Amino acid sequence: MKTILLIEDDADMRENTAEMLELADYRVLKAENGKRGVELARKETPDLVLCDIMMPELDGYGVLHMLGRNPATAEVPFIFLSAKAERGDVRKGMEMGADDYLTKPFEESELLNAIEGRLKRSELFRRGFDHGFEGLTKFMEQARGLEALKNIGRDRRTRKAEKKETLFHEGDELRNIPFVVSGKVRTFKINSEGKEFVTGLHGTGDFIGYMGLLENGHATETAEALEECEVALIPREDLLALLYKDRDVSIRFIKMLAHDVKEKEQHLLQLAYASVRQRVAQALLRVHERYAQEKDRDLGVRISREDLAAIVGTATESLIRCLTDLKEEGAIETQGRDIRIKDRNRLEDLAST
Amino acid sequence: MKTILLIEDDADMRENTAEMLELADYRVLKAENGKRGVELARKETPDLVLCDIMMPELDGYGVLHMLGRNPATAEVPFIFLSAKAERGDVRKGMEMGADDYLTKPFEESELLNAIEGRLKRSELFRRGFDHGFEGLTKFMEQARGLEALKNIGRDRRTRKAEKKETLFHEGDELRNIPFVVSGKVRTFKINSEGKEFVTGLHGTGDFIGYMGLLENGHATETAEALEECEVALIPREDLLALLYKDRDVSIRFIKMLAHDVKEKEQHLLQLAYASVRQRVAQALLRVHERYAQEKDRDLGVRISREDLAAIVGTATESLIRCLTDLKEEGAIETQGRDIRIKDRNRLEDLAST
DNA sequence: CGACCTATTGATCGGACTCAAGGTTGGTGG
DNA sequence: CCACCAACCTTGAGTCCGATCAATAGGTCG
Repeated sequence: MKTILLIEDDADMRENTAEMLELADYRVLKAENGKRGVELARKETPDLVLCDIMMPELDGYGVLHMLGRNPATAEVPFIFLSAKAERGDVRKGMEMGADDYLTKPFEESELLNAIEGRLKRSELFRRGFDHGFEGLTKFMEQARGLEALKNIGRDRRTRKAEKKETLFHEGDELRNIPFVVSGKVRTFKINSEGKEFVTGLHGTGDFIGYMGLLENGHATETAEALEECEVALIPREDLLALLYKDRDVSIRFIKMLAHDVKEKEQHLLQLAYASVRQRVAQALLRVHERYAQEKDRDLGVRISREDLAAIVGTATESLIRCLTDLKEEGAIETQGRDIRIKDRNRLEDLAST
Repeated sequence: MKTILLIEDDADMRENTAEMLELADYRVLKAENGKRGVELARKETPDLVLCDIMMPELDGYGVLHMLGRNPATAEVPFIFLSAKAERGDVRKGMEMGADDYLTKPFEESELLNAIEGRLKRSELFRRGFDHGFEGLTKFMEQARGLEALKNIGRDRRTRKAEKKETLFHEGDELRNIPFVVSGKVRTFKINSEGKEFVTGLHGTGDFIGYMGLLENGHATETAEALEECEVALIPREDLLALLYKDRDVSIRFIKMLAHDVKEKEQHLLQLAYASVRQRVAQALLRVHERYAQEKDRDLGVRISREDLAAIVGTATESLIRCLTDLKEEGAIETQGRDIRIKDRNRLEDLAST
């Protein structure tokens, strides 16, 4: 059961509203002024806060400010209740970070709609945060319920891409963002001598190249299908509109990007000082993490030696020598192009050294 | 002069409002329905759109949707005008990405306040985007006018840090985010063999370590003063609240992070395949970019060879040998610990090869 | 089944790391 | 103010990792 904190100084109003909420099967915490409200919020961490603006002791803005300063309560949805006369103040409240407002007197349906909408959104938001970086669309899928996302899912044009086909080149203007429906895609950069370095591996449910989209609309890397793929092309305006207009999506994005930066930094450290052997171990783990079949996880991954070398950032021959060593040590097994991890611990040891 | 697009089907209302705006010295484009409004918006790209909800041909939501799909108009502030009876609809509008709403009838002051607030914000937003990544606070400074930021500027506790003093270690919980008031700071990671790799150089006006803050509240790197510094400690709640609650700040952040990811990818490519010589050239340029005195730009930068080596990601001795070569070739000059660039072009050539 | 691509192994070479030793610089305390 | 110490810079020699070139074996696809 969801808990709602109701902060309202007028006793009638408070009891009335509380009753409506309880009938709708919410647990209601009642506070008669802002100070008490903040105390309750800190102690109980409600799922949502309804708060009057004009109050003795500590007014609605004060409450919002206090809750915003504490990480535990900062993300709790906050809805203002305001009398008609305070219309100008509501705007101030929204600017301070309230999520919504209701003008008194309000209908029961109006109240419940606002609450439900916010709770749904907030839950989505929180759940999304637990997942890792790469599956933006796992989030997107969950979000399907959101009005804002409906349009993106609809009228998708999908197309096939053959193995080795290039989806876009570095420097291309990205009018559409590819979204991988099935298959595997790698993104890479090419240095002035023509050597490739793989910057990302993507699978079902990933968007590709949005980084460049955010930078200046041009791709910062080249994307190529590793096998036959099905991709949907999402008009960039749709993605941008979603990102710009929806706060929850923005914040989710920030976390994802921050995570990505952190990973890249880790990678830099590795590349700077680790031997090819260590980097190979690391790369094997990463590739398996990303592409291993879920059902039969150690069944192996099929990847060309050249591609793997580009992930590690070394010459193909060096990579192969290293694989041979690992094979002899019993850490991995190969069958033609497939590579299977036999001793994960061993690889992890190597990678972290 | 700012241009405002007013979309309103009621002729009286339209003329009245337009008059108010013209008196306040705005240029006003008038449209009598949504379809005409979208056309005008595309042709003229106004600075702000005022739009009624209920209209023939294409209603307010439609207009918002159409404008949102076009990059040129997506970022134009959008304010709904709604009759009282449409109160429920307003919420829908805000969810679709409108920036504000006004309930008819409105006061002149109410209208002008809403418009001015939005314009100011939007300009700030756009200006901020042109700058590079590192000076988050250049943005912050410009933003000083924003209500939301007032509190961050105020009651700063600042403290001195001595040369070589550690501001925080990798893994520390970051309760306060250091903000560099004066001096230079480097951030670095340490690998398992104790070698350091510099991930960032920071100077006046930079926040440090916010990446970790976004990830899980723990620092992902170590920060150390390169010289005597003055730092302000910003409570992380303040920064997070700002980030979470203010859409413009969120989006700005996204762009910054995307830029950072791009740079790190570039760096990875370099590190993977470029020789020490090339990387040294690159690092010299970067360090000068970041720390050279503005007044006398080629006066040189003072940095220990060890630190520079950690930036390049090589051994101190290798770095020194490389510096010696560059000196002999006339690309740089050294005086004790200072390094001065003599031939920038030459270095750039080297770096890009 | 044959042409072509990819994987593997060998031999060689060079760049960069390590260890070692001597020269400079800068700061501190008498 | 000067001497001395410690930290830092610089150079040399030796070694090793990994890149390159070359040649062969193994798979794959038309």
